[in-house]
Amino acid sequence: MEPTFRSSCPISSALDIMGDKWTLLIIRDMMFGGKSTFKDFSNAQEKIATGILASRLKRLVELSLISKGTIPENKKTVVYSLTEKGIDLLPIVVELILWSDKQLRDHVNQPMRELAKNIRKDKPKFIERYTRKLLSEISERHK
Amino acid sequence: MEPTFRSSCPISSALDIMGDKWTLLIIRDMMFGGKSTFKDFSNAQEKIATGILASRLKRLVELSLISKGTIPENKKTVVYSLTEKGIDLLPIVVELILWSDKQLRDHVNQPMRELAKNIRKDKPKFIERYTRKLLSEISERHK
DNA sequence: TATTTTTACTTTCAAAACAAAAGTAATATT
DNA sequence: AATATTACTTTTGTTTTGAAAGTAAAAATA
Repeated sequence: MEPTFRSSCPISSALDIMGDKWTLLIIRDMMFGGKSTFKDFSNAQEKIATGILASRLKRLVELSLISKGTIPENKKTVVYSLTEKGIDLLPIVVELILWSDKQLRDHVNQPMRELAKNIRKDKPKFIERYTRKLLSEISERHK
Repeated sequence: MEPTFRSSCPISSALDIMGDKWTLLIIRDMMFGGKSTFKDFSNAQEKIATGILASRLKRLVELSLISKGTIPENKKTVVYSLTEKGIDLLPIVVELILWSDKQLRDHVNQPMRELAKNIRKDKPKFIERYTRKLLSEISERHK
């Protein structure tokens, strides 16, 4: 599934996909919070409504930014995981963190400020390592 | 003016500010399109409605991501320009470009693909140079 | 100088998206 | 067997959006 792109500008197209208040928060929770189930996401501190959560998860799956699966030991639990396309969002998320850390610093919580500080020590290295970590997590699952 | 932040997470807070389909497009047009007037923005290829444009410009000014001014030779024309806080969005915009160039490549227009290629040659250098360029443009204006 | 055009909006209104709450069906736990 | 949990869907009211038309002041043109 493709969204209807407003134009062929890459910025505009990226926003057609992630230009809302919730999509990247779900990605955040998968990247940094180890979250993977509907319940996990619905417990996020920002209190996403279940209807919106369901629609976003569906869309993310359709866009192949995440995939939907099950676990062998439990038939009820649905697990979502990042795809490579989703993991590739890491640099964007990182820049959002850095911008907020710099421009809204008084408002950002301390653990996240620490993370930002860490990222700044060597940004390319951080991205590379963390990407590898996320990729290894999904390749684990396919064994 | 501050938006009402949903949490103290920097990602969430960044999205409280720029998590919509239009805000970063206005920034884009200022950064890469040399646009500065209401009419300029309203001519964008994505066809923003004037009501939404007006509300976004107002919000961006309140948030100090852009500033509102006039020019000496004309009393009617209102010119908007990026502030440092707004210029600092460049790395985010750059990562949006790179993500789309990689993940939506068939859809992205050629000039933008060229830009992406260029950025990739040396990303930190590009950001540094382009930031300096944008900063010099605004310091020009204050002479 | 009078008229037209332009600029920067505001207003209106229907449609779409969102938020909060409650409901449901299948599965899992006690 | 009864209860609880998970992953949603549905409903309903509110907010936001999008398209279009309208307005006031300034500027360009006749």
